[in-house]
Amino acid sequence: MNEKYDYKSIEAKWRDFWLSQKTFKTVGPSEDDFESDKPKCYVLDMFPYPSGAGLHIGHPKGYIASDIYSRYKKMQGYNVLHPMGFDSFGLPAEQYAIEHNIHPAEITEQNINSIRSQLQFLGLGYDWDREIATSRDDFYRWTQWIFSRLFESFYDSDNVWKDALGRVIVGKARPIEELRKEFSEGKRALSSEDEATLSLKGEQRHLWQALGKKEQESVLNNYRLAYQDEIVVNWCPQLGTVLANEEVTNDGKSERGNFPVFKRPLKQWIMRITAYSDRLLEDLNAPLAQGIGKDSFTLDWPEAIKSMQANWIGRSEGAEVFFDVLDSTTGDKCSSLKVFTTRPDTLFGATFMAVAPEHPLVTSGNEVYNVPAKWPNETQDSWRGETPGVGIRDALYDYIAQAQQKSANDREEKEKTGVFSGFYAVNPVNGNKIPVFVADYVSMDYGAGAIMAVPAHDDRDYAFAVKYGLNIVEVVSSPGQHEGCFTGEGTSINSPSGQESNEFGINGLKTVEAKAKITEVLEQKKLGNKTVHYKLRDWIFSRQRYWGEPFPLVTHLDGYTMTVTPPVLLPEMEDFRPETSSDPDRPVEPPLHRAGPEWRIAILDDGIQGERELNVMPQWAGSCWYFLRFIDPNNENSFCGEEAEQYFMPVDLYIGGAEHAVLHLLYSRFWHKVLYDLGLVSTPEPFKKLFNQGMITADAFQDDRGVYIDIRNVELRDGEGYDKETGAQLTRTAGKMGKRYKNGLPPEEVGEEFGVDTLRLYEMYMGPLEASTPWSMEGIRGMQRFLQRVWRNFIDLDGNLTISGQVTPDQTKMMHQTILRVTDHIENLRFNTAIAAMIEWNNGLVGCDSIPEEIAQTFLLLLNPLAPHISEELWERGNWGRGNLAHQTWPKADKALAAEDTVTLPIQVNGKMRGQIEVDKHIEEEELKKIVLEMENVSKFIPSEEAIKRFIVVPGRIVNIVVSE
RNA sequence: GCCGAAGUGGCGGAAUUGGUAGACGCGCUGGAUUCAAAAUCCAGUGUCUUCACGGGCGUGUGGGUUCGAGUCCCACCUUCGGCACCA
Repeated sequence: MNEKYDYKSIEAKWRDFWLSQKTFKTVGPSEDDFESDKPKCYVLDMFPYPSGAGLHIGHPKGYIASDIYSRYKKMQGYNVLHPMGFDSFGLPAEQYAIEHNIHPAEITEQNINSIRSQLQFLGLGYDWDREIATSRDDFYRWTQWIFSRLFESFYDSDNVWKDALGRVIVGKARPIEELRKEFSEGKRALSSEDEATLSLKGEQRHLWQALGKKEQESVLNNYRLAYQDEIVVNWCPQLGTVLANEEVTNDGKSERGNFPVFKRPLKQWIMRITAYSDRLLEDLNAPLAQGIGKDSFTLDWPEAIKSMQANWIGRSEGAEVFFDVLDSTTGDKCSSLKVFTTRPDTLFGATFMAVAPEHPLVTSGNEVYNVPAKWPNETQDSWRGETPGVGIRDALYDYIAQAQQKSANDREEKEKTGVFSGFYAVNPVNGNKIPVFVADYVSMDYGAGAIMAVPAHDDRDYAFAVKYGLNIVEVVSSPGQHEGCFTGEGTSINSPSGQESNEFGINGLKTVEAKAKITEVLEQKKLGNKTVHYKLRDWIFSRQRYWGEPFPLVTHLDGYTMTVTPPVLLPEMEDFRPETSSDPDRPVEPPLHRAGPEWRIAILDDGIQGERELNVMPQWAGSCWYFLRFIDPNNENSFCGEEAEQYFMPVDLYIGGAEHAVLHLLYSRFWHKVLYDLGLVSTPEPFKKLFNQGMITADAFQDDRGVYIDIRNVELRDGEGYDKETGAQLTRTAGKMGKRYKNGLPPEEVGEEFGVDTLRLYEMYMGPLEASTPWSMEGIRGMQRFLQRVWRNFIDLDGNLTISGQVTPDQTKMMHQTILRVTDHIENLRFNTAIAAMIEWNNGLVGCDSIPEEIAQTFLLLLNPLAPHISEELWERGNWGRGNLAHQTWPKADKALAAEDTVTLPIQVNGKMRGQIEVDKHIEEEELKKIVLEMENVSKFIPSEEAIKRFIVVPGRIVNIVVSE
C-alpha cells in the first residue's frame, strides 16, 4: 500500500465537518453559553456583491487572509466574530439581472448560493448563521429605519460637547423634534437661508407660528441630515439614474458601465455629509473614545487611504472677499462678486478677476444677460474672444457655449482662455478698478465660482495675465531668483505699510501674519470673512432604479414629506427595467412609478392619502451599516442590540480592496458618526484597523486580432504564449485578473488540481498581503510540494503515523524559534514570511526517521490557520484525543530555549581588559578570533564605555557585551 | 503640478528597533531513480576573478551621518496608485 496525500477527500471531509459542527459559530452576549471573560475580536471582510460570474482566484485573497487571522485569534482564546454576507442591492446585481433577463430578486439569491458554496469550498471559517444580504427585507427594513433617523435629525453645529476622553467636539446630530421645539418656543430664529427658501424677503412673517405646516416643513428640510433639493446632478441616461460624485470618473463617465454622464438639475434626496467634514477629517488621526471602562483607540489605516479621504474632504482655510461690480456706462455699483481665496495677503496684487462661464453675473440659463451692450472703450483686441469684430454679447455667448461643450479632458490642455465681460470690479482694499473676465479655468463647483486674480503669485493667473497683457504686481517678496511667478510664502511688499495709518498696513509682515491681519480688517469693515472651504459635496442619495431600498417616506397631498414605519417592501414588479435612453434631456421616471396605486398610495396616520417616494437608495446604503447587523443578525426589535454592539464594536480588523477609499469607507464613517451622536452606537468610528489587500494579477494573451484567448488555451514555451489550437504566437499583457481578459480561473478548478490548502498557501505566499503580485502556475507547485513533504513527514508509505522518539536540543530550539517567528508574522499579517518559516522548519524535519510528538503537535498547531484541512487531518490521525485542532490553544514559545547557546570571551585593548563579549558557542574558532580582533579594533577607535555599548550585538554571533574599566 | 507608496539575483520576494544582504519559493545546472518521460530525491545557483583555497564588487543614482547603512539624512532618477485649472 502506498498512501498518498489525498487532499480531495481530506478537504471534503473537513469542510463538511466544520459546517455540520458549526465550528466557527460565534456566541455573543445575551446568547446561551456566552463566555463573558473572553476578549473579543471582530474580523471583517468587505462583503461581495453577488455577481453571476462567481469568484475567480483573485477574489478570495483578502478572505483567506482574514480567515487565517481569525483562526489564529480563536486559538489564542479570543471570542472571534468572523461573519460573511452579500451586498446584493444596487447597480451590479441589477445590471446582471437586466443582461440575463431574470428578475433581480431571483438571480440575486441564485448568485448568493453559488458564491456561498465557493467560499465554503475554500474552507473559510465563517459563522454562516449570521449571513446577511442587503436585499432581504429583514435587513433592509433596518436600512430604512436608519435612513429615518437621518431624516429625523439635524446637525447642530453650535453644540459643543465632550466625549468620554474629554475631547471637545463641535457639532452634533440631534433629533429634528428638538429643532421644531426651538423654533416654536422662539429660541431659534429663521436663518436668512430659510427666509430665502420661503421667499420671505421683506415680509413680516418671520415667526414660526405664522408659517403653515408645509412652510414649516420646507424650513426643516434645510436642516435635516437627509434632505430634498433640486440641484445639478450627474445624470447617466444609459443607466437611467443619477450618480454620486464619487461614482463618476474623471473623464465624465459612470464608474459602473463607463457610460457618459451629464449635468442636469433634478430634485433629489441628499445626505448632509458636509456637516461632518471637520469630524471626518479630524478623526482619521484623533484618539477616539469608546464606552466607559474601555481603552481609547486611533485608526490604524493605511496612510494612502487616510490621505485620499483627507484630499477628498479637501479642507482649506482662507477668506471670502466681496468686490463691488460697476456698471460700465454709469460707473455706479450694479452688482457684487464674492470670491474665495487662501491668500488674502495678496489682495493688493489683484489686478483682474475671473468668473466661471456658469457664473450668474454673466449667465442665466444660456442667455447672456446683464452685461454691457458695447465693449468698453479700453477693451483690448485680445480680450474680445476668438472671432474678431463681434459685439460683446455675441462674444460672451459664444465663449460660454463653447466652454459648456468642453469635456473635462479638453480642459486638461490647460491653455488659458477668457473673454472680457465688460464689467469692472473695485478692489475693496485699495479702490482700484480691475477688469472682470469670463474664463473656463475658473469652475463653478469650487469656491464662489469667481476668483480675484493675483498673477504675480499664482501660476494660472500668471499664464492668463501674460496671454492677455494684464498687470502683474508683485506683493510678496521671494527668496532668491525665480522665473515666472512666486507661489510660496514670504514677506508682504508693495502693500500699505503700518505708518501710513492705513488699516491694511501689512508691508513687512510674514505671509501668515499678513493673512491674519488683512482678514481681521476685512471682517471689521464687512468686506469679507474668514472662511473654511471644503471640496466635499453633499451626497446625492436617490437613484432612479428598481433594485434598491425603497425610501420609508410618503409625501402628503399638502406637499410635505414624512417618514412611515419600516419595512416599506419593494413591490414585486414584472418589469423592473430602468428607463434608459441616449437622450440626456428626457424626463425622469423611476421604475417604481410603474408600481400600481396599491403600492404608490399610502394611507397616513391621519387617514389622509399620500404618495410614496419612487426613488430608491443607492448601492452604498446597506454597506454603510452591515457590520452592525452581523453583531446581532436576528434581532427583530432593533437594528442591533445595545449590549452586543458595545461588546463587539469596533471592528478590529477590516480587510478589503482600496477601491472603496472615498466611497463606502467615507459613507459608512458618516452614518456611524450620526448613529454615535444619537447614542445608538458606542464608538465614533466603525473600523479600528483597515487593511487593503493587493490584487492578484495575471498575464492575459491576445491573438493578432486583439481577441483575448482563455488562459486555459494558452501554452507557455520559453516565456512566450502560444494558442494551443492554432499554435499562433500570442501577445502577452500583464494586468488585472478578470472575466474580460479571460485570465481568471475559478477557485474550484485550481482547488481540484492542487488542493485548497495549496491554493490558500500560495495566495498568501506570493508576496506581502498589500502588494499586487502575479499568479504563476509554476509557483503554486512549490506549495504543493511543501504540503506533500509535510504529509510524508507524518505518514509513511504504509499509511502509518511516524510520530515517536526523543526531542533533540536542536529540534527544541528550532521549534521555539519558529513559534516566535510565526506568531509575530501572523499577528502583523505577514503571512508570506510566516509560511517561509514553516517551510524552513519542515525542511529541517525532512530526513528524520520519525518526528517527536511534541514537535509534531506544535507544527500542526502553527500550520492550522494557514493550511487548515491537512493539519486537522494529521492532528486527528495523531489521535491526541483533545477534540479537533480549531479548538486547541496556540503554542507559546520559551524565549530562553529559542536563544542561541553562547560563550563569553574577554575583550582586551592594548593589553588591558575592557570587558566581555558573549558569542555563539557553535561559531567556528577561526571566525571567533576574527570577531574578537574586530572588536578590539573597534574599541581602539571608541574606547569609552558608552561607545562600546553602542556597538550593537549581531544576533546569533555576538550576543552581549559587558564593559568594565 | 500636488499627495501617497515603492525601487534588492533570471523571477516572486526575505532581511520590521542601523549589525552575517539575497531567507523561502519559482526557474535554471549537474547527479540519483527510469527503457524513456513525468513525478520524486540529492547537490549547486548574486556577480567578477581563481583549477582551487581565496579575493574584489554588489540593494535605482550621487553625496552625507556612523566602527558599521538595503535600512537614517540631503539631492536626483524611475515605476505604480490617487487627486488635479481646488483659487
